[in-house]
Amino acid sequence: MSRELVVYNSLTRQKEVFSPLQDGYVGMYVCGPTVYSDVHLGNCRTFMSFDMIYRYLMHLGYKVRYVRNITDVGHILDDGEDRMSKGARLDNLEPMEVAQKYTLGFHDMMRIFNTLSPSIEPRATGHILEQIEMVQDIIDHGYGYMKNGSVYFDTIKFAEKTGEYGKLSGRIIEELISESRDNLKNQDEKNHPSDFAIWMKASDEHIMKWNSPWSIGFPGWHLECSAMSTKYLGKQFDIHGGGNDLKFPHHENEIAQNVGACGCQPAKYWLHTNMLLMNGKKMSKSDGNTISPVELFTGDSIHVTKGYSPMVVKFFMLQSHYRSPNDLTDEALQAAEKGFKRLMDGNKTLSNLSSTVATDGPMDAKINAIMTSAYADMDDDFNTPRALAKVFELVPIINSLKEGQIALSEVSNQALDELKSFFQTIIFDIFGLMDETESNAGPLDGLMNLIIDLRQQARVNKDWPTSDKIRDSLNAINIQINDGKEGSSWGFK
RNA sequence: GGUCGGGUGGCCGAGCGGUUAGGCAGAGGUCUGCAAAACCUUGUACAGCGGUUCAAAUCCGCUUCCGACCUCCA
Repeated sequence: MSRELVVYNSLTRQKEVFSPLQDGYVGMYVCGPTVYSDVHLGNCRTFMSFDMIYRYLMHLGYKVRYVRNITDVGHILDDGEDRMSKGARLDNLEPMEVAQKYTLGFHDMMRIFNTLSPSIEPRATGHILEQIEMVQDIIDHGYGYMKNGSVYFDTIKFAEKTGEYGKLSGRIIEELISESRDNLKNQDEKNHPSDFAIWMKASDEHIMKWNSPWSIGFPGWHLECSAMSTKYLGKQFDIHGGGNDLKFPHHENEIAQNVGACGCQPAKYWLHTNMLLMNGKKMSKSDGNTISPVELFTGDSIHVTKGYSPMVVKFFMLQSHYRSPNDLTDEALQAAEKGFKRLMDGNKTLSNLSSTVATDGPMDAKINAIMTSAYADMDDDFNTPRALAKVFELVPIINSLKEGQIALSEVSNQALDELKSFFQTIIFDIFGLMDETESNAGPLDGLMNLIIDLRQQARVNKDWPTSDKIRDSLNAINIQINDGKEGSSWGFK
């Protein structure tokens, strides 16, 4: 923790020096998925961003408790039906069966993208009691009111008394208040349009419901995060994260609930990731502008000319900043694929390099400077695209060292070792990338060596038809023969 | 309509007052039996118009285009 980390705080709309509430420890809460359908690619970007942030905080030496919830109840549809039970009705399954299915699918996808598991992954349905207690706290503090068994949060009263409402999302309280005169009539039970349910009375046919002091019902859809973050991280913690589109109303209401129940701001730093776009537009199922992770991997989609591996997709996302929109296009993915391969090849080349001098190579300082600046980029609000650019500045140096444009005596073994561990740390430990081309061990490798051997004999005999036939036939099945100075090697295209 | 955030080279994408961003594509070269691959080198940009400044892609104003949120959304 010798370096200074700066993060952009959505709450204050500026970059701030990161300083945790408790020295050496970080509590981070990230809004997780609602498990009523397959994970959306956009979700994946958010979770990969926070995975990188989690990894980087740990790299800095913090002990991090990372809490990411699973929402398996609480989201209310326009027609008042709980989202989970709607999914259940469509699939003709038990609600928890639906939740289980998509939770497992979500976990699989997170594993495929090589993200670390959170420290705690609480479920909303496992915390009904905590949510009920919080509703009671809110009522006790005068910010909740009951209507026919449901409990609503009084945003106007809260705004007037605390001045806290609308801070995060930039809503204007006066506007909310003036709205009340015009819109009062068409409100069902709410006193004001901006009020929101913290406990909903369930209709008879509603499947997911629990007993409470107010009615048999279910918790409001912002409540779980307030209750669970408080339970596992305390009334106040360091980082609260989520997608940009959750700022309002979800996060705004979450703050209202926490302040309303505990009297204090829950999180010190609010971090929001920006949206993943496709072909310049937000991904949306309704207008067909969407692609699932699996379709992206297999290439089974009109939006893509071929499949891209999970690590290529991840690399692609790391090339843009988490707070910027990221535009997914086939062309950009192709570029990422090649760039990623170049990076992996560079790393492999590096691992085989060794110098002729132990210390004080003439180029050591230059290499060290680049490595240092890459970390400085990470310290500046987790700027992965810039840090990645720095890594790419090192690649030509590595290649030149191998190819001889730069003499091996230029860089000392000491610097080389540092460089090797730098690559390991930043690419794999922090970015969370993996080399997918590794380990061709087993019979395939032996087979390929035999074939390369046979071809080499043909080449020695200047039997070009044979050697070209071997090369072209392999090429047709996506195996690339690379003829180099020191013999041939092979790899998948 | 309201509130934010943007428009950077052929594409993606950093930078946000003076430095080469970086990746891909393009061009030139090295290697090679030929090729592919790989590697090295490299050109091209800051939506428009004003203004501030010694200096602006970077600050201010206007114009124009785009996106997000305002309803479930990562």
